[in-house]
Amino acid sequence: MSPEERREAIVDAALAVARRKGLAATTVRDVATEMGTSSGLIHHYFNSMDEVLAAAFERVARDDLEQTEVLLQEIGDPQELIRAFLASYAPVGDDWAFQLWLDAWAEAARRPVLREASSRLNLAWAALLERAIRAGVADGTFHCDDPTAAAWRILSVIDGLALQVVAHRTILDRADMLAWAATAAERELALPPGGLRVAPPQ
Amino acid sequence: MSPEERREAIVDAALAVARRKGLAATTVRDVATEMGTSSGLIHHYFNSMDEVLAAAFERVARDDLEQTEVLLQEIGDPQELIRAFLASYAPVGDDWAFQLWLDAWAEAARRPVLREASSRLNLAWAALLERAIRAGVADGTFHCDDPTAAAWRILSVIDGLALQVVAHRTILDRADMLAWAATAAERELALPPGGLRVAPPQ
DNA sequence: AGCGCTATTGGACAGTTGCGCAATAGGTGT
DNA sequence: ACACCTATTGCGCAACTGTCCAATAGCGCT
Repeated sequence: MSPEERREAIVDAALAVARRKGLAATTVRDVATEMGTSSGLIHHYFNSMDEVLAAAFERVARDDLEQTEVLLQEIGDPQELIRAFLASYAPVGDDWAFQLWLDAWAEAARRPVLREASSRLNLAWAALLERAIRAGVADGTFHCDDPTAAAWRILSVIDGLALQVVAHRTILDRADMLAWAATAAERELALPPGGLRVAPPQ
Repeated sequence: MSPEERREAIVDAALAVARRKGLAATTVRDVATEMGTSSGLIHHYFNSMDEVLAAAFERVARDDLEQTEVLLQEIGDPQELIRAFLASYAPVGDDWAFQLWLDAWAEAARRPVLREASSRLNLAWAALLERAIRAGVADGTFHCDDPTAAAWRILSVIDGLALQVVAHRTILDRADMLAWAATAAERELALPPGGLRVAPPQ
């Protein structure tokens, strides 16, 4: 197994454990057992457990981001682009990726490497949304004084609503979350009500 | 010391430690040392450390809520009321209470007792805000089609922005967070821009 | 075949954790 | 003064943590 493959395998195993027990409760020995190897091997490829967890989180978050970037590149119409962004960012089906974000945000205070990764990726998501907004403002579809602020507000309202759905399960409806996030985005971009309605998941 | 006082004292001590080290890193021995007693005493009043931590979280969240409820009762003007709500909810000064919420949200998925508490308190915060909105709509200060949705959106945008400030430290400015949350609320309630501007913390 | 290098092992280490338990102190009611 | 009861002690237990390291296995090159 090549060094690169081994690192990937470790990250895979760490994610499998984190999915079950949570990022904060994932230990070196858990990961080793999951891989079927010894625990010492992990420290041969990573300097600290903090790095393993950061790499695991980063993999999920970055994959999602890149996937969304590709998706958005194929869309020309700014309005359709924001709609796709909403549908893609909001947790649908499996909440697991969003639970990882929750874990990362909470652990960021205690794990510097994880904080750096989470911070960087969150910033990248905001930047992606901001670019989409600027494109729409440039061609006159949207009206918005401060695209940076608008991007952070839209992102935040989705994060806040999704958080309620994932953490508290029954407190909010999934369909409500999507509809409400769309409404917030419509206001930010001066679109008519319903202009960003996202089809509810079947 | 009566049993009830002792339980309170334990929760107090747990919070003092959690403020320094975080809720997740608070141990039985820490709490005992903080109180100046033995560690065995804690298990005489609580069945498990989990219960201590859940009680500690609940105390902070509930106290904050009740304090805000009292504060808002003394305010008649709806606009001033929302302004006070924003200033009171958003983390100002130390981030400690909000970090507690982050920990609770992340752990909610895996700890039913904590999820119940966090869920109940979050719902109460939303209901408090919704009542304030309805009061403003009734006297014509605000215009808003769906006060429930508006309350959740305002709450969510504050949560989402505060999360960035607390978890990532430098990614967003505190003043930006407050100003942006105020802007979002102004839009939701059809107030003129600047109508909810909150004085930045000195 | 033999050399060298790295992947991998498995356990040691020093620390920590939550929890339980026998012993004791201290106060209350009789 | 005595008995009773609970609050409180302080230590021990077993399990777990991240990290490190000497020993070994095994593959690839000469």
